[in-house]
Amino acid sequence: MTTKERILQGAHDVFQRNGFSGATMQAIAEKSGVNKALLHYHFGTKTELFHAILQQSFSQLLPAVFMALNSEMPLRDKLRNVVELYLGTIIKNPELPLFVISELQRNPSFIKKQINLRSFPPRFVQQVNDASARREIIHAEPADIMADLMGLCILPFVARPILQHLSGKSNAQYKEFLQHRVQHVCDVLVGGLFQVQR
Amino acid sequence: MTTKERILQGAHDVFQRNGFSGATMQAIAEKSGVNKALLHYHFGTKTELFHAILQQSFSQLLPAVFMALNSEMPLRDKLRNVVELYLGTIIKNPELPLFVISELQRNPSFIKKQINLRSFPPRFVQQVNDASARREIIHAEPADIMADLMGLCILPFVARPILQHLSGKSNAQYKEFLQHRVQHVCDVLVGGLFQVQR
DNA sequence: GACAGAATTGACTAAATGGTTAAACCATTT
DNA sequence: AAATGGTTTAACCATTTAGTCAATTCTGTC
Repeated sequence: MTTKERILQGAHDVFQRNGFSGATMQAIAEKSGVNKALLHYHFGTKTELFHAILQQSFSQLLPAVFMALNSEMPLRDKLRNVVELYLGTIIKNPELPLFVISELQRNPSFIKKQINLRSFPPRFVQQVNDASARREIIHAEPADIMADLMGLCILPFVARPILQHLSGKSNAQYKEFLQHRVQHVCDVLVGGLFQVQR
Repeated sequence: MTTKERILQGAHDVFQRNGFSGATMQAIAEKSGVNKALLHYHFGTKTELFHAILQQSFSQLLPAVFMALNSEMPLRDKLRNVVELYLGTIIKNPELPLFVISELQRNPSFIKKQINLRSFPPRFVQQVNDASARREIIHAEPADIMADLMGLCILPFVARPILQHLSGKSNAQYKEFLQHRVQHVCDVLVGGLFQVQR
């Protein structure tokens, strides 16, 4: 593992836990086991180092989902597929969503400058609009379904402290809860969109 | 408006926009139009002032929802009711959810010490468990439905920058999108939980 | 109007923080 | 083994920041 990678790893940990303002170069240096000046030698400024981390974090979170959303699969299966993929990613890195969301909220310009996703995947948009027009799903637009999907997936992670407290679950129980969530989210999402006529 | 209230107002704005670490006492003083030393005179330390704001913010967000969840209403109507109430609150204060969620994540101990909600409202728990046992809704526990509800509601606010960017909406269009969301969330949530047998 | 206590301020301090720099270190080439 | 160029470090600097304090102003009471 090269020094640069060790620093990126340390920066990732510290930024993710504390956010941009809460993180200090000293803390990152210690976490990485190198001298503070080395951070500047390799990455210039705190902001540049942070942007490297934010970029990397973001690209862990959405691009794979977008690829899946752009596949040929029928909408119903696609949604199940994406939920599994998305939740799988998040379970492996539970602090990722809140980090990305918080920091993008405070660096909105970063989105336009650094993120190369320009719009929802065209095939997904097509499918949703078609299905909505044909009444196969309830009236909805792509942004709705994207919001549903993301919201249902990330909430138990971003709001874990409060949700775990209120449900009185132990850590182990909460982990189990998260496992079951995959199925639950699929059921609610697919079942809520593809409603039978009553 | 008393000085103490002016300070609380300024602190609310600054903390909400920048988080605990990103906020400075100087910025709060300027926003409130008072001398920095006055903040310490009235509130002691930055941490204490912050806790006052976090407490107040949190209590804007959940207690009303919990009261509604504890009413006598049948579950189906109750869910619609709570979604309207919750989304109504958030639309009036769109930065509240992300602020509370981020800061609780970094102050988990705050929940046990300062927040007097100890568990989900008993009537809600009862209803969910009954309905789940009787197969009126899909298999789910209260924490699931709470997570669904919160996730569906808050996502378009906490992830607004990215979602608005990807959907290519103007500010006005996004506002309209948020308006329609109330109906959409109700449909997905109620429709997804109360599924007919197929 | 004098007094007392609370409210408010400007000037200050000590610690922390992002960033710089000159020197030391190390591997590779000649 | 000397030279070279990239890497790493300790010491340092300027600025920012939370917090303090003595002095001043304000407000109500006698």
